[in-house]
Amino acid sequence: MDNNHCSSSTHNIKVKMTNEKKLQDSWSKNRVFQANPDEREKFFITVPWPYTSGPLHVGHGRTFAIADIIARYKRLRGYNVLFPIGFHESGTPIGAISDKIRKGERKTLDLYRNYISAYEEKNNVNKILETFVEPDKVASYFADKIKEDFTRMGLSVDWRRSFRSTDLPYKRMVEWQFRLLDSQGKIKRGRHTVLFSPDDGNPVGEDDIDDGDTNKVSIEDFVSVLFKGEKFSLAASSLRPETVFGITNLWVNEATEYVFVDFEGKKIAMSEKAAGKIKLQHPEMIVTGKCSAKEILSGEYTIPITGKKIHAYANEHIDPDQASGIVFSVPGHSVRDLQFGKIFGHDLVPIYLINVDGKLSKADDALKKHGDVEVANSELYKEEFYSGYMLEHIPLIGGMKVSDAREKIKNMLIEEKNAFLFHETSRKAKTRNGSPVHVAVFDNQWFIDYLEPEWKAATREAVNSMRFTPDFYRKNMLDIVDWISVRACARKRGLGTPLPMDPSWVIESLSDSTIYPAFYTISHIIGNRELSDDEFNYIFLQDRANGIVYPDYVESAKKEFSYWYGVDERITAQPHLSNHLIFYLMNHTAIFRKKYWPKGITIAGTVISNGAKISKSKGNAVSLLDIVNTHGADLFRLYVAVNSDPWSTLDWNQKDVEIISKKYEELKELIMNAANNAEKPSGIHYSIFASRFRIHLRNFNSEMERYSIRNAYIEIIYEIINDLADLRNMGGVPEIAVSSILENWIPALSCVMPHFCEEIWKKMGKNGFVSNYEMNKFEVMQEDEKIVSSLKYVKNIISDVREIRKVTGIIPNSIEVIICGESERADVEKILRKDFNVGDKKLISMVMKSRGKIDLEIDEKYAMERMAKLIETSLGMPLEWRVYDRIGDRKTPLPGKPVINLIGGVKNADR
RNA sequence: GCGGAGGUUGCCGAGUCAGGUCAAAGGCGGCAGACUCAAGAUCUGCCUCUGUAGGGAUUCGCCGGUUCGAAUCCGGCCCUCCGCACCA
Repeated sequence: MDNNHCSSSTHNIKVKMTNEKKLQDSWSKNRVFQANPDEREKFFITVPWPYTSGPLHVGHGRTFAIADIIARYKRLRGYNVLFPIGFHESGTPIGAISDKIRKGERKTLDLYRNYISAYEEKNNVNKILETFVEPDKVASYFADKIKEDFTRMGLSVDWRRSFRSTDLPYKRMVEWQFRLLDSQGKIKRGRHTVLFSPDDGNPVGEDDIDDGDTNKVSIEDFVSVLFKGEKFSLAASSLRPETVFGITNLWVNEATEYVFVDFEGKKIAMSEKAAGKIKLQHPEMIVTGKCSAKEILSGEYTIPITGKKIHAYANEHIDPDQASGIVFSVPGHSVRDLQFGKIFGHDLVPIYLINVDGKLSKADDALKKHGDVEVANSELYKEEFYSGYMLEHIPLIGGMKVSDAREKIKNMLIEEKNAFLFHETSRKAKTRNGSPVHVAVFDNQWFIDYLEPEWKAATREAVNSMRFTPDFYRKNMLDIVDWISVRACARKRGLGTPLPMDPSWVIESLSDSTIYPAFYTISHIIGNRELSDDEFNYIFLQDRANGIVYPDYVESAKKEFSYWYGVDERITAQPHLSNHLIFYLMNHTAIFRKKYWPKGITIAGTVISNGAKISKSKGNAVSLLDIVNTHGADLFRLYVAVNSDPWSTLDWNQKDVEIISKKYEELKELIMNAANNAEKPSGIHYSIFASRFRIHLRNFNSEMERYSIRNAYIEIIYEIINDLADLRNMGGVPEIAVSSILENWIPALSCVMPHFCEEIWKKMGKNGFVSNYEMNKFEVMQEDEKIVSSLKYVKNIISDVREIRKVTGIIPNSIEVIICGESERADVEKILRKDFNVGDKKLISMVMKSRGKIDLEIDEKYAMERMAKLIETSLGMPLEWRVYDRIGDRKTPLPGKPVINLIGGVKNADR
């Protein structure tokens, strides 16, 4: 499996790979992570449940590893920690996968055969694949496998509480939730546009669209304006209806098939393709006959509102497959139209309508400025939209902001039946099986109306009172609260819970997963029972219906809920901010009492692979299973912990894997040897090491409280390894030093490398599991700070000696250190207080000059008495030190800045 | 455009909230030395420039300001990345 750390060293004793599976079994057998209410303070941590359409990748692994490291840390600090995981099966993608497998689609079959092969014996693969024609089988297969993967990662999860979003007891809760929201007046119906596949007869999502994940498709609202001719009208489309006052002509593509369509009893012309699409938005618009481009080109047309008469010109660049396939031309404000005029030899006189920053905005100028037609066009569009004003003389909209003018003209034209909306995709899109994607309009779409001001106010209150890591996301979230409007909450297909108000709809998959963490608190108690609304009201809202005696399981569910709820920390990825997390927060504030509102959110950064963004289409997704198989869970977790803080980008790459893997092997070997060591440490270097360790441990704790996992583990791993290097230079033996700190070190390390630490814990003869060990309250001793600052002082002397040696080229026989005496010290203090009444006047200028270097805190005598030997060992030469004598010494030491003399020796000829 | 984050010494990446102890952690990489027949691994030192005594000069996107003192505070500018929806 793995040969990359086996080959790394030849003489090093190879530490055998920890049998992680064995330890996981033992945790599970002993119910180490099953959490039940008790007298301790609780800590409830969650991660959004994984979607069960396939195996997990490194990104999931990271988020869950972060959550687990925090969960384990909190246990260490004495909290009763609940970390549950369920599975999300709602939504359309799983069904789509089954469809494709049923249809025998090659790509999907290969992909899923591949996925299954990672878990199964060769001859079982096809058998399992065949069952995937049932969506439920896909979901349950991957739910099981994901659970296995998580277990293999060493996650400290209470699996008793796991459930799936398609389980009946949970669906009952979703129904309860929606009836409750409905009774609060938050559920509405209305008009809604969706991306739609006419071939499949279904709305399509990002996952259904070819390249949908990398090249997003959005919906643009064209306005198709009717230009009245003698026999019929033309529907000419634009995103900029406010420019009707600047129209000079119409563009028509001669090579295109045009048709007549009936609109409100009027005969209107549009491209044949357009007629096909508009049916999805206006089913009443029926094709009534063919129409030739020639016919269109021969007519004269009237611009609505202005009444001006214009002509249509031929232009083969007009795309018949965009909106109505006829375009109105505004050469004053469209660089494209301006160019077309030149190309086709029409002398179009631009009419200017818009000021930007008090200056007339002209397509001509934009073209000169940007050079490229397309760039100039889109720059002009943005500029005019965001900072443009209509010129004062224009009727109806004179002086208005362009964005407001656009709304006004659009609404007016539509009201007067002189235009209709033509929704179009932002780019040409196909589904993954090649059917076209168009825009359809649903008239009776169900919504959750998030606009209600009191609801938003409550959510703002929640956001302000909770913890965000990193904190800047709080502001981000407040903006999202302002921005959220209505959310389509049901769809016509996919797995999930039927909408209780109208079971022909299925509740949309993000909307069914907003308050589900509450269900973790009771799922193991209620089992397969389907609770009534009444019982949910009692458990979650403490709302007792008159005279009802609830069964025991309801009573104990209520107790569990009130002990555990409020989610203390939710770890999730950044893209969830404006969808899942806002619904999560809003639904909690709508349903629960304040004390049960969420208390913390940590936003995990993106995971990239070898410096590149991970995407399905690039095929650079790394499977979590592969990683754990190859490197083991502990190494993966260490990588996650040490390579970046939770909220920054994590790059998963081979080079860093190797570096960390090497460090990890060294660390394991060191600890193994230390665990076997029987020798007691004695000597100053060991007490220095112990003092430094206590300080590292204190810093570790304070970093972990902030979830700065990276800093915490640099402090508790790398810093200690560096300390050991110092220790060795001072003549100490690392194993002996380490053996004295294992009792506290192993628990701290166990959050990231639980398997190895659990094994060592046992080897150390400890009872119980390090995984639920409660770390002693320990304190950094006063002495520790003193020792560490002394060490810093001594190290400064060492580097000063080196520097003098380097600069002078002298290689001395010995070193003399003269430290500041009590009376000079008192004088220095006086001088620093601006009291210049001191005996030695030359001290004044010295002190003022090197103010920054003076350290009044350090006890130099203490340091030299204990650590002078260390200087000798490090420099490899004898040292003498004494206190300054005013009569005999030429140079004067300052506090924290001793005089160093190199004694004897020769000048290095090389210099 | 709106909103958010960021630009640090060869590279990655801390430090910026709480200004001095910051020529600036750590890692990678490079150079030199120790060990070794050799290579690798490991260890030690060095890696802005400069200096025959621990010093000096110039650096933290650019320009200006506040301050005895700015990578850190304030103002302006340039550049990069992310989100802007009904998709899990």
